[in-house]
Amino acid sequence: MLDIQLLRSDLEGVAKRLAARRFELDVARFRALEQERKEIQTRTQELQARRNHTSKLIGQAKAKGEDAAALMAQVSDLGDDLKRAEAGLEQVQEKLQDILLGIPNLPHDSVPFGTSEADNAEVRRVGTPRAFDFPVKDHVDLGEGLQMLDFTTASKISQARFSVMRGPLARLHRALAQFMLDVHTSEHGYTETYVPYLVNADSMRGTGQFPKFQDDQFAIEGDGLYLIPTAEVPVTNMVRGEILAPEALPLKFVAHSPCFRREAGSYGKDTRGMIRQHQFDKVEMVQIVHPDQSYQVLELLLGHAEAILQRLDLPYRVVTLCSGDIGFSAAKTYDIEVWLPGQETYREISSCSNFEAFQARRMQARFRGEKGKPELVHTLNGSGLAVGRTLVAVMENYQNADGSITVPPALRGYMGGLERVARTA
RNA sequence: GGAGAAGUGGCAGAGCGGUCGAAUGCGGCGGUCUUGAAAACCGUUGAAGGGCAACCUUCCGGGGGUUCGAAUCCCUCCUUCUCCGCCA
Repeated sequence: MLDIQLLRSDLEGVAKRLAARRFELDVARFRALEQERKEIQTRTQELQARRNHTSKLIGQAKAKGEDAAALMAQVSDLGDDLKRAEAGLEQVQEKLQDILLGIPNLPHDSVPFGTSEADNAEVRRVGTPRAFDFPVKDHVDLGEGLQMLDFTTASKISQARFSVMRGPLARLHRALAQFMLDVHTSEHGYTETYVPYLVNADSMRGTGQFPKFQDDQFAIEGDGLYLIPTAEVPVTNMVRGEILAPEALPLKFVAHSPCFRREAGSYGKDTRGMIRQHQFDKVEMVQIVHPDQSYQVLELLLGHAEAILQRLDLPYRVVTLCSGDIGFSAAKTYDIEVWLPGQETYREISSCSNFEAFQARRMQARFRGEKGKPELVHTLNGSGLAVGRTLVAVMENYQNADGSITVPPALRGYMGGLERVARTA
């Protein structure tokens, strides 16, 4: 959510910056509502002041044992006018709030202008894609060949876009999550957290999923709860409504969780394999920081995610999302894309974003600033990494001619020393 | 699931129809004292919004109601605690 003061003071400027991310702000409507709000608010407050004043006089009169009937008559006809004014004010403020909740974040100055994914700016490439001397398979052929990855059974027990893993491959999936958590907690200073996978609407609103992306979420009918699309939601919302001590910052949390996404509107995309699933695991890093620090922290956070890929020796590149491709709540986002031999392309495996005060304002997450006044914190998060996609990357990059998969050295301790995942039967 | 108790400012904790945005303590900030610090003492200290200066409005778990007037009364929901039941 943007600061309404900013909209009041520089509406045109905000509209211009939002246009860069392909959002059209209805300037005229906002202006009209603000005008209306001002009038109704002034009138309402005048009526309230009159009521308060007269009521106080009634109290004083009664305390002295005087007759207050005249005063009471004076104020009794205020009631209806006041009620109408208050209701009107509430209505306008709700409309303004709705508009505000639907406005995306302003892109940071360092974000390149662009209209689509094609305009994202490559920052660096790390590692060289391996040269294969045999025809490469994608993870689906590899997994099914090993009889350890099964989409048919998954769709029987649930529906499309789910998967079943078995044996060493399931363990490799678990090993990846463990490895990531261990690196982030022991080397990058994050506190491991375990959080609810079902959250309420306030939390969804806090991080920006609601109201705009309600259709993308799985809802538990009747309970007012929603399956989390990322651990970002429960973890970031831990500080919702809090006023933190300045010395508590930065807060660094890491959580491993399943993520649930309806993938509405991506019906034709990535239908094969486990690239795009309704359920996937992710290790998520979240930082709650002082506003002055957030852009330095974004670089650090990105480095923490990259460290995982480096330790697994997977080739990747980093891109800065352009203004047209950046997410709703983010001011700046780096994507990390891992090389997938099966697709001969780089695919997103992590997204690291600075939300500045956008989420903090929705959540009212603050800290006591230098002058003793509460100030909004900045929030950031990054995948570190998407576990399912990392598994895909490991399978495809570490495949052998016989269809087996070499276990990356960094993971062998988590696999009981196993060096190769091969078909057993 | 059943019975009871409670939810007040950063924290603890009074208030239970009128002058209460709210006593008191702790914490925070400023000052006196001190070479410095601690202690002691004095002062100050909630948030949001409107004019943006005086001032005004709103907020005592959320929502609704009664009243000229509600932190205080009523309804409802949520949360926490205690006891019983059930369960991994």
